[in-house]
Amino acid sequence: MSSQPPTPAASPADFIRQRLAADQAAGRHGGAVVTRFPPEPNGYLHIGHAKSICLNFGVAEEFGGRCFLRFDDTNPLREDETYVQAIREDVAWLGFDWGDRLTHASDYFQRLYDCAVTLIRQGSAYVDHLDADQIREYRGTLTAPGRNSPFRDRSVAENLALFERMRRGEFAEGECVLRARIDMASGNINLRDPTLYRIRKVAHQRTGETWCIYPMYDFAHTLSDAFEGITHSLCTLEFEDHRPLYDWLLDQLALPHRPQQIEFSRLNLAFTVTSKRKLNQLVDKGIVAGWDDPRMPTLAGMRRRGYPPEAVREFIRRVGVTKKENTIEMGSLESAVREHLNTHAERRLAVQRPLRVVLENWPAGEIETVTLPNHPADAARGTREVSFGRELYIDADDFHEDPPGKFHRLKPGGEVRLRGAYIIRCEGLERDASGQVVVLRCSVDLDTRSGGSGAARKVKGTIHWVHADSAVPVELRLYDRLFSVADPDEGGDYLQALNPESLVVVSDALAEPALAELAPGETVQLERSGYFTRDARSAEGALVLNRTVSLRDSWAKLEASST
RNA sequence: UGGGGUGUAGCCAAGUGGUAAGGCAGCGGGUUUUGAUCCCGUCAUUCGCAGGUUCGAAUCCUGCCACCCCAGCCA
Repeated sequence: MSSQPPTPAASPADFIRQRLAADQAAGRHGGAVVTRFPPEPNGYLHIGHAKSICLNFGVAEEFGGRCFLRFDDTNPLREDETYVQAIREDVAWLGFDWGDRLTHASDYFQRLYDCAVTLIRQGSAYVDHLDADQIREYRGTLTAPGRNSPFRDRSVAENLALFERMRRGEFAEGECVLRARIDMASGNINLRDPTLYRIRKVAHQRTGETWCIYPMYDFAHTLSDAFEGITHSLCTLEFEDHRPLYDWLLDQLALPHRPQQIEFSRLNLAFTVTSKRKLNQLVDKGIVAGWDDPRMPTLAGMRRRGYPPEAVREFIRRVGVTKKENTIEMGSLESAVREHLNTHAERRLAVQRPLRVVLENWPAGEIETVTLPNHPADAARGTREVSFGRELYIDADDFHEDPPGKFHRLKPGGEVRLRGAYIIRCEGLERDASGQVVVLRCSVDLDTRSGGSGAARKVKGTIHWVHADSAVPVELRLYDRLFSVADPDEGGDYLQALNPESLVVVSDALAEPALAELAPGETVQLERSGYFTRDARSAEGALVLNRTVSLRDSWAKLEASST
């Protein structure tokens, strides 16, 4: 081969990857890279989680390391094992494999307890009988230091005995907690004797009644990282000021591994919300049809919408990883989706608002077959056959009685090509009682059949169509952004910012017959319209297509700017 | 009068003292039987602001400004 293969400029590594590379080069952690994605099983994963998943699993792949899928299940009040299954599906859908590294923080409850005892023995933790309100009071404020709890100086023996009694269930919920003994005057509130264990007399989804004391996030998370030999604990910015506590715990307990926490900014998407609480509310209030409603920024929603996982990963790659607050435009996500679908989705024809067309010079009863390519740029995708005859339907948008300038579609006396078939001319029209145009009387130029002798004749526009005899009814669900403003929280109440047109159902569209064979979850491009996925949740026989994303539409832009 | 962070184009983002990558969006043009795709071109005399150091500063120093996070027995 004489020609040089193109070497695409590798995208520069983000600050985390640079740091991993430096650590590896310096032989830190024995050159290992071990990460983890630690969701709490209390909700569905969304686009923000995708960033974390891609980072943690991606970096493990790139550096020859491993990544754990660890469920952070330390609060039995809010968590449920049913979320575990959904989360596993979502991570797998995105294309990542945790192998045998699926763990739960609850796997470590005994070791965690042992570590707590060690802390107590060292005088670094104590049982506090202040109640929640008092603890808050004693904690001080952002600008004023806290005060020591009167129970702070209990003896090691007393603390050991008390903690043992906590474990045995001898205290009521809220009666006491185990706290780290650090510094009530610290400027960092996380260091003002944070709570390590609280009493919860409820069954845990995995450990049942074994425990009635449960570890708090900082304690369980830090130590789980250490237990699993995590080298780099990647988390979002809001945990930045927890890092001193993370390090304090590691300092106190001489564990074989010492992970380091590195923080990055979370992903925010314009025109949407990604807090579990708000997403939950959208579902509970029936504003959307569920967690997997195609308008939801959840992975389940995007999957049902037809977003290819490869496109989501590409989008995440483009967005990068930094410590800067950011709000990514929807267009960036949609661009990645279109890019993937443009090369992977086969083309089909369907008409959204059918307008009847009668070809006056086409013999009644005569039916031809036209052959359409499945992909304009990839002959290997093959072709399909569609019938063609005297009565057709075109999209109402493709006809204009008195069109604005530069309108390339059909108008009275005008010509247009029917995709893959003939050039037709509009000779006349019929109206209903209300004056609405209901039938277009057209003539067809028989020489211009695609592939035929006169096919080269140029006309301004090409439009899509379906044959009246063979078209199949289809329901199209046109999805748009859920909110009508870029920042739904801006005005205080995000529910006021909902986009009333986030879903438009077109129930009387007509499609070429091949669409009836589309498999659930499969995506095609409806030419000149957009990419559509067959809804996977609709009844067996129902032909329901979810619009994944529209095609770019420079005509719409032109039209909008001229008005 | 607390602590921790962040400021490079409309949105992201490289850049680590040698004269502002790339992507998305936009704009102009070409190809096109999808107003799609594709292709070409264009888009920061300037890096939050003001001083300073230096032959040379987005990069170093000083001061200031703006924005974000933290007071759960949530994660």
